[in-house]
Amino acid sequence: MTRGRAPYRRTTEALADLLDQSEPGTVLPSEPTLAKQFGVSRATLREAMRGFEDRGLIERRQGAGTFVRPKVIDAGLEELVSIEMLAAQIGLEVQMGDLQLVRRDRREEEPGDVEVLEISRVISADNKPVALLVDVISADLISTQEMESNFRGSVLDLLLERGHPELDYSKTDINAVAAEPEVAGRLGVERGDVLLQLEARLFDWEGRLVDRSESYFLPGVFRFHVVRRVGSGLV
Amino acid sequence: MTRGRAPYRRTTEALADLLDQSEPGTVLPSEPTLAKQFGVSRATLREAMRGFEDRGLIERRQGAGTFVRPKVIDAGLEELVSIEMLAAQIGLEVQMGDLQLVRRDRREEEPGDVEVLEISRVISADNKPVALLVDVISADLISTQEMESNFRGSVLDLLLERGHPELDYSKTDINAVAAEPEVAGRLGVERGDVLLQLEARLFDWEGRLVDRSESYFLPGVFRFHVVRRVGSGLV
DNA sequence: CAGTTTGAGTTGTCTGACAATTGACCGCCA
DNA sequence: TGGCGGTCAATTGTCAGACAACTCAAACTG
Repeated sequence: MTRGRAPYRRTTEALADLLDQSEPGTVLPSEPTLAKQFGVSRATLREAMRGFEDRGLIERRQGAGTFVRPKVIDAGLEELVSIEMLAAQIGLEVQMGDLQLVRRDRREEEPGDVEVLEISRVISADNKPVALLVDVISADLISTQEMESNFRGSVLDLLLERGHPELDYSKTDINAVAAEPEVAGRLGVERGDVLLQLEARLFDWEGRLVDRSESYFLPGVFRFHVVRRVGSGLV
Repeated sequence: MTRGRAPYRRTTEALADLLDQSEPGTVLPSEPTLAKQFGVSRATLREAMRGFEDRGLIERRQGAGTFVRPKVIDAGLEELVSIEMLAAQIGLEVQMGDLQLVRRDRREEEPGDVEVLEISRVISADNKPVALLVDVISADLISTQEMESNFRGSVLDLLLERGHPELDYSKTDINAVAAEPEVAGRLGVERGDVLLQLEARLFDWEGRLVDRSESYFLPGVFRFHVVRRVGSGLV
């Protein structure tokens, strides 16, 4: 176990690994044992375990032990990852095309102060369009040359890589829409065809709106899902 | 503060209340103070706070204090609540109509052993249909008379109220679909119109499939969203 | 006045302890 | 023999207290 400074972080990672290798239904080593094994105190270990319990990954029974619960959480919508990453996870190869960059004045409900960059492109798999992505981001945040040298299809990945601004979460609205003419044209479908639309607002750690994006997906290629837990009732 | 036995639970609830009343950006009382106020040890308090920190509701800075982060989590998809509850939360009054009960043999991918109950109904707001809900549940789990006396539109609420089986989570797929003839007919829309479809499988604490439901929503009435957090990276 | 030091206050982690609960083991008795 | 109840070690739940690491502002110094 790495002995660097960050006991809680280390512990969650070690626990995640351990659970990854454990069959559902099996019993974990006792807390004192695990704490010693991870090189942290029982208090720190328990903080980490509580998190896993809240997510339904383990079940703890006083007097009996800690049990590994059946696996469920494969990559759902709850973690913020780019479409490209998501595709990679399921072994799908995608290409970016039809990239359009527009620098224009900021509108209502959009990030930034004065000027924004509107980045739109079509994602294809097997040379057939599967998604249209449109990002609007403050022009201060991204230079044209950075776009040219580093952009490989995902604004999210680009921002995450360079680490600034510090991204926190995205609030994503889910809709079903009929394809409007322009969208239909770029995706190669009929006007009025059914599309799944995700409308996301991405915030940084200070709560500032960083990016506003609209994504249109052809039904069937990507499957999005959410794991919904019965009322922890918090907030 | 209630002094019953369940310190951790009590603490999360007290914290949720406290955060509810706190303005974003303000500093919470120190941990020793809060622990005393809630009547629990600092260790227990910290277990609870860690959960709120992981959800991005508070930010803790060593040496400085604990700060209330900007509010975001209004009713998203991550908590499993019935459509009726969701409607009530946003102050929308809905009615159930066009109830159809069918008892038939179980099919592949459906819950139960032999026979299932298929419960379908239309949810309306202002006398206009807004959603079609179809649940399939093992016939063992729900008697016809229980349906007649207790069913008020939500299978989920009915199961939650009686407390058995112990529900845990639901895995919900999200799709955009074109209305098929039967669905279109019951919702009073044209065949081929755009609908948002949620396809949910509800599991109990033992990991058994309890209910399988399909929901069709007219766009615009309900807004579904998800809060997606940047990689905690766990599991 | 600028820069430095000090110190009180806060979160991060650890140690050791005890209470509550579980489940297997063992002896007793019908 | 077979059931029954008590015993007891193991495990999780919670607690109290301590110290380390860090922050920030006030006091101090040149």
